[in-house]
Amino acid sequence: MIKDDIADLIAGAVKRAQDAGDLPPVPIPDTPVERPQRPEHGDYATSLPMRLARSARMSPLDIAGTIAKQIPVHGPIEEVAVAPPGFINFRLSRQWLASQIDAIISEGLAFGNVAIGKGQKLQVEFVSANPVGPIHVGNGRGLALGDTLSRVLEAAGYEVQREYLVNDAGTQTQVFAETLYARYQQLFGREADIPQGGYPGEYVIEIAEALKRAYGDSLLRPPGDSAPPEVHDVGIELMLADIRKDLEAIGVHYDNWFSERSVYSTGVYEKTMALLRERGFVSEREGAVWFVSSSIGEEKDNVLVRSTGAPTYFASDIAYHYDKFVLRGFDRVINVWGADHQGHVPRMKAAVGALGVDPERLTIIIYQLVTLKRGAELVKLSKRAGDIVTLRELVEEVGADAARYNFVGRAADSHMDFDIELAKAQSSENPVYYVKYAHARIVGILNQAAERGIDYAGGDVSLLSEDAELALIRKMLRLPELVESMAESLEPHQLPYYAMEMATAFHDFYEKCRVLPASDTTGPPDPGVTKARLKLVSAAKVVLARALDLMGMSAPDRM
RNA sequence: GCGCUCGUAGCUCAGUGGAUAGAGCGCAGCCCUGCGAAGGCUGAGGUCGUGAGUUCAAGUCUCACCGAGCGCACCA
Repeated sequence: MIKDDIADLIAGAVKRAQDAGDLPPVPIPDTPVERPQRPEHGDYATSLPMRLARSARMSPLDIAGTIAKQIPVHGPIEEVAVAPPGFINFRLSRQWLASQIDAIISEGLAFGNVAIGKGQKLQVEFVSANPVGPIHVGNGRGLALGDTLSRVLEAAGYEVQREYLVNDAGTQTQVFAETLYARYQQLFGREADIPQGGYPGEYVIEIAEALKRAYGDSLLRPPGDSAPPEVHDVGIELMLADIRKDLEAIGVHYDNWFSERSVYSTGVYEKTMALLRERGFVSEREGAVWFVSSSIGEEKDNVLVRSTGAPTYFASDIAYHYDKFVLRGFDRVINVWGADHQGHVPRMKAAVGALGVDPERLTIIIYQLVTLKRGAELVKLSKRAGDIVTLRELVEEVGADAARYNFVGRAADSHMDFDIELAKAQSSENPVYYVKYAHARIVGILNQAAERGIDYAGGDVSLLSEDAELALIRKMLRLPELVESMAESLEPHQLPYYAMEMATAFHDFYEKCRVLPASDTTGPPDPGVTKARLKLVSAAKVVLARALDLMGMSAPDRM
């Protein structure tokens, strides 16, 4: 990337200045290469001189001048300028910028890829909603975040697996099974109440009906008995089938579905507990088995096995992570959790460390919960209260693309207000259509060029020198830098903003620079410029399509 | 009470310690006899929650306070 080349140029210039004795031999911090906010300051800038001022005992401006003098101005670099209070600004040459169009076209949809992952095996586990109800709107945020992050990490050169942990072993699915059984019994005219803390939602009735269709009355037990195990297992299966449809609706695909119960049936749980015991992290008191995390800086110990003999969720989660790191060998694991799980983070990291795995290999991203509103009215999301705004309902209203675009565009840390009414009302004024429209416009132009038989493969991009043309190229070249920074920070929320800026840059170019001649054969621009601009347009198509693809959105040919 | 996160334009949100704080929506105007007006252009709108501190430089880092969300189980 040109940004890295500029960092190298600066580093080389500093070294030459020091060798020449113009700059004292002080240690040089990592060279920051920034993007100036104002275009008149050039394409890139460094504030290194200001950082060196103290140790070098020179004025920032003098340092900037001294370093700038050593930077060769040729090739991609058209101008190196010193600006107060101590910046060095770099401007890229028009020829170099134009030449990047051919590079983008030849890279195609691989444009934007960077090589920082180096093929490391990485797992992203996200949402993993308990199979006791449909995917709700709040889960949408985690889905958009987890899936977009996965796409970004793939673009950054990681081998990524998306995983859904199915919590099919705990008390919640047990309560769900009892709820389902009550509904099932009701279908046969029996008096049966939904258990305390059960799930009153209508969807359970639908699943009960599916159960009845498949099994008739064969699952009925004597009145008063609790649900047979089949109801639990089949109920979860049916619920998961629903969840898969919900995910399908928003275009999220998991590579692996991991059953929590499997850690018990395959011996992973015993193996994990034995390892913890062996490493001295287990003690027994008050009839329970404890994870002695206080010995490694945790505030207090946590229960692994209840006095009833049943393992806690924490215990199975440790076994689950043993499976991820030790058995499946992921180099890095990223868990995307809602803020209601934040308290679980420190002990999970401690537990991974206790297993002998470097806790740095586990990254837990916490996203703040979504506050749902209908206009000014707050909507409570609760499966237990039965008031669920399903994700599918939202997607049917506003479309998968708009839903994803809106969910992914917020930093995970920021609390999110999601107004369902507004999301629906704005659907046609939504920025997402602006971006997609730009792509459709591009396809329209390219189709017309094809109809008119214009072959632009040999177009001379050096004819491009209008500001709007160059601004568009500059915007396109940002994508790889963005992928790199998103993969490092694990924050994909910049993507919608970038897509928006790309669309704006294209629309602006479109207004100012005519691509095809007004009539079929004659009129401005001249044929050479038309071909060059067609190349630019097709490069813009690639970049927009890639940006949309990274968000899991479609790039339509027409709207 | 303790911990995590947040507080930026009317609303929803961006803003890798750097140069004059931005976008979308909304609001007030203007622009199609030409490649898609789902577009373009102009304007109004800000004590970056408050107060201290660190720094050559703070919306960004530290501390305190105020306000909001979420945690603090032998639930998951």
